[in-house]
Amino acid sequence: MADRRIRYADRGVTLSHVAVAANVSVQTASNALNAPDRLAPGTLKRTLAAIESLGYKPNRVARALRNQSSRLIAVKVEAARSDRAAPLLDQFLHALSSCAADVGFHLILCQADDDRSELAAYQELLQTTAVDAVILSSTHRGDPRIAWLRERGVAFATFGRSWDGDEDLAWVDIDGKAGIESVMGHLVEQGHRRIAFLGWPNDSDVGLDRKQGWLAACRRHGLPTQHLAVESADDFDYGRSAALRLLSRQSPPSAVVCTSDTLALGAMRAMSESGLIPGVDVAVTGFDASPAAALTTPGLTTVRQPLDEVASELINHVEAELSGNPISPRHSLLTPTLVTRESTARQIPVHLTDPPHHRRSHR
Amino acid sequence: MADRRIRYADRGVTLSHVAVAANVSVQTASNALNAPDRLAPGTLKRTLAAIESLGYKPNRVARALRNQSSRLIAVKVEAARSDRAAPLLDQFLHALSSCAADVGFHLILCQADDDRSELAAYQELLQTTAVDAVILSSTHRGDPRIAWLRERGVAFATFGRSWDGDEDLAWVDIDGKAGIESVMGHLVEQGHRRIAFLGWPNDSDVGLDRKQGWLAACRRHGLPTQHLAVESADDFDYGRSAALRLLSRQSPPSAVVCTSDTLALGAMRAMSESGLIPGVDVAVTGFDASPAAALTTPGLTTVRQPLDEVASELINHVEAELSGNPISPRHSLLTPTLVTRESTARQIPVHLTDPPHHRRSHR
DNA sequence: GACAAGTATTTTAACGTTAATAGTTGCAGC
DNA sequence: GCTGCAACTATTAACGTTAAAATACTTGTC
Repeated sequence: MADRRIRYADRGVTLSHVAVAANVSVQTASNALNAPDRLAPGTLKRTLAAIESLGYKPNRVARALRNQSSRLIAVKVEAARSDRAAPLLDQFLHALSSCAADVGFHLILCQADDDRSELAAYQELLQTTAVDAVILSSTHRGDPRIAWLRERGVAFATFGRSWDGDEDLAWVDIDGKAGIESVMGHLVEQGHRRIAFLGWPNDSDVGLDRKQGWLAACRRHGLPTQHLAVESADDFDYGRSAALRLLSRQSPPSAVVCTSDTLALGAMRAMSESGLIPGVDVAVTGFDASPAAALTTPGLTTVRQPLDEVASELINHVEAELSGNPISPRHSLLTPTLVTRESTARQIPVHLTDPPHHRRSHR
Repeated sequence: MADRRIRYADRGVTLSHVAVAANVSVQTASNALNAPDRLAPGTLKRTLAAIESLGYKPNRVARALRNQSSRLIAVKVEAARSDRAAPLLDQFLHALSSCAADVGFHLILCQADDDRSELAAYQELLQTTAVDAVILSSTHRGDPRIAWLRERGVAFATFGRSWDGDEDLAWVDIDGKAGIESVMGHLVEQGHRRIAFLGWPNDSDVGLDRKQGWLAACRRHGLPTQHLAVESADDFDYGRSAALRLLSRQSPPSAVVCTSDTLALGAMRAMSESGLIPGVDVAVTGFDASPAAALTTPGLTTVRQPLDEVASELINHVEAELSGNPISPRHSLLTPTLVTRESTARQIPVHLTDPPHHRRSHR
């Protein structure tokens, strides 16, 4: 019990210790850090030396109480679903945390299963001065969270654009259209002409954005689109069955472009089951550059989001907002990069346009 | 600028507002929440009603300053490596965060690339009362972090056992040996006799623990082990080449048990390249139940760690420690569960013991 | 040598909470 | 009616910091 009361090494060092050591007042010690120009050179030097030798670190909590600002940023963590490929969250959190640390912020996690409970969590954290700002992910049309945070004057930035044309929102997003267009460019270069699109249902704005990339590329290169687009929720099994539908068409595609790695991996499963070898008989591509895409066989061609950049811009936004001089431009659309792997390795001979032949189905 | 000064809805509600509303002193209002038995029934009711109607929430920061306890727990996030399959972190963080919330704690992330900078980060957070406790992951032999936290009397618990026989450490870990043994049981049932082990180098205690499972099962079932164990760092490409070595042996194994999903996925790649179909010609298993294992084709048989349980026990430990009555037993070894998928689907006919034949190598 | 005009430093008060203690009230007992 | 004692409630002080106001100390000027 007794040792439970022991204080952490330098935990007890406060400004008043520094003040005594440097023979100045507490306020002067404080000024040495916060307004050094107010001190006479000699005093400053003496005080800083005391701070240094005592290992003084300002108490975050006291500072937070006094300044009404905790330098903590709330981020939501979602339950990872095992039927989805993309825990970008991992990398994203690391990047965010790292950028935050650079400007003296820390991340505090909050956990919620829907928009409403997410707001309740923010409410609690904000109301109790526990956090200064919020980072939102996966914004959607008519997102109640945005309105809610706005209303309360909370500093926040979103990973995901404003789908309601809110020009003043601080957002960072990935240009999904451009990402898919680069995938399409790569496939066309490999000689593909019938390129299918396996995407999310039309109620997803992110999904539509990516689909625009497919449509635009098809238009530009004069490729067919009819009967080549299918929809599926972002789920491995749904992706698999949607891909089976595509592959059983009269004139099946030679490549399938997918809105996510999850769907692409489902499509690869469908191909295997149809006796087709992904990357040889049919090309497949995903989106997100999840670990699964790199480690599956054949490796999945996909699109990598520049998460470090996203994180850094988000932190810049909230930091600027909190210090009172918001950044312009309010948003940036970052271009993801194509990652080519074996799933699109095979070059299609120019004279070949007929559908791939079905091979023996194993098992 | 002006609207930047607006306060969040109920942010301004403090105990003194409650006190005025209920016509009691501030301290009585505080007691209504912290020591309700001290109030006369009427006063209590009146005060609670005021708290309710004003939407008062105690200010975490003020409370932290007064109580010298922030109810924040530090957790480290590592940079996710794209050549590794297992960002369990994602699920783990969610589980932790959720359990923490149940007892009024929140998680604060800190980010560090080695043990030393990790300690520096804790140092800073502890010293400034920013956190009350720490959750450590991936402990290793002679872990400096454990000694460091001990020394300072910090409350902490570890995901990963005490490898130095420290009986008093509060840890939760996964029984890797048992996990691999259940994999082995499954493979033996399928008729496998020559089962190889693709594991981490011997300097990893976690790796050795899992390897023990293989050795024990081989002994129990009278299976050969000679020339059947190879080592590789936890990396897809290393796993791939180690598996190639195994497969090119004179009498190759009919199954490859791996220490991680990453290695198993590397092994699957190696099999494909050798013209072997995983799950048909050679069985493969992994460990961790990462998303990639579920989504690759064929699906990878693996071992799932009960992360929810791990999280809950860890939080219980630190919570108990902070409130002064540490939990006994100090540690628990949780048994992971086998997840069978197509990579071990094929039953080996009893009379067959000869090595799998090499099929045509595609591409 | 007195006095304005700075500059350097200290004092005061406050952020919101709560443990410890002090104070008030009502009521039984002498 | 006064004392003693519950049973409540209020006051004080402190957690560590910092903005603002107050004070002390320089320096320069005539």
